[in-house]
Amino acid sequence: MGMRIIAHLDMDAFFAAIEERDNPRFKGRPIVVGADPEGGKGRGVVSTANYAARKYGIHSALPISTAWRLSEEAKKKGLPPAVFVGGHFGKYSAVSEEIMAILQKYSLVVEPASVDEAYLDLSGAKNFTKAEEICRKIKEEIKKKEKLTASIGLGPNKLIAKIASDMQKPDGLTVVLPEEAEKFLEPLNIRKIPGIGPKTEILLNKLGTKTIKDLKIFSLDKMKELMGKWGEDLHGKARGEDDSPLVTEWEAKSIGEQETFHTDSRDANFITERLKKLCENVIERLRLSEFSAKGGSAFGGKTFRTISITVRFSDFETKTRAHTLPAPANDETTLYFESLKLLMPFLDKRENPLGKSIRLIGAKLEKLE
DNA sequence: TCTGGGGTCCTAGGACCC
DNA sequence: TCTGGGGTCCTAGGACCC
Repeated sequence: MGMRIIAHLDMDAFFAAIEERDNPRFKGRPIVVGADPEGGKGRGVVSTANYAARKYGIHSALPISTAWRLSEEAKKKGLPPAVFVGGHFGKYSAVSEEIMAILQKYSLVVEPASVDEAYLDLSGAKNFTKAEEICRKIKEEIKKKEKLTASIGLGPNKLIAKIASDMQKPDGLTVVLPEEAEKFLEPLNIRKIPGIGPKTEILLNKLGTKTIKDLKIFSLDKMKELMGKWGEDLHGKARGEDDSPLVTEWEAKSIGEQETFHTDSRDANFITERLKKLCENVIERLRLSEFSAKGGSAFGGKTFRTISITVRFSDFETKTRAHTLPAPANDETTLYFESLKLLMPFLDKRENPLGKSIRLIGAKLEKLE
């Protein structure tokens, strides 16, 4: 394989930007898409905050109750309070599909990495100057057709493209030439590398590692010793190396749903009713997935062989239990029966000797065929 | 501050088989 | 008595991503 030219496109504050676009009265205001704040008592988190809301310290994954407080504090200072929106996820995925369709016109190799991100292989452009020009056109077309902005990173592989797309948000375009890649990474915090999260950051910080340059002092063997297989990958990534291919086709390996209760519960009737509802929804999604799956539908559709449940107690302790069937199944009765069998011990002394109340339950199908 | 919901991938131990 | 080696499947938990 010769030199690759890879772009990573990342929509700016995607959900919040769509809400702002479609609700003229939100124009210019801080917007928070996420759970119902319930006047500061809500249990969920922020899904997306637009840039105006970020000025108040509101960001993705922040507890919605904290976001509410930050908005109230801003209000006291005479600033506009945030608009809290529940989210219209059907609409967001429809917009996502339109954007993916635009990208397909510029490259045959597109990997939709999430609802608001995609990788494109632009190697066909032959050089970075021409690839950069294509990226400008993509940004313009998205702006014109969707009234939304995107940030793009262009680099010799997915790793560099992804990190570059984040450098000049919003509405950015960042190009990193292959010969610049290693120097581009060096001053960056290790957290910029996808896959290094809070835990790995703490581990590496303890070893005196803050920047990607620092990371390079560890040999391949040392990285392996510290972090196993992932460490070996990371050794290459710190040097800007990444030969992972774009994945254009994708099939779900699991389908699951979980629910955090409005208030924690010990009520077996209530909890089993909610489990039933989760099972219904999950089976419905299994059925729907047949239409999109390539290998599916013609002969009888999708099946599952493993059922797993999740229980989270009020103290956030989280347990999972799984059961694999001797033969594949596809029906709600089997799912509900088996998941109930897995759940029951959590409703009595067997798996809940302290009688803790339950915060969340989930049901999931695995080993899909 | 008090922690959603949808996923993926990895690890480690035990069972089981040849 | 002193205990192989490899492979696969299953389960539970954890880190991480958007």
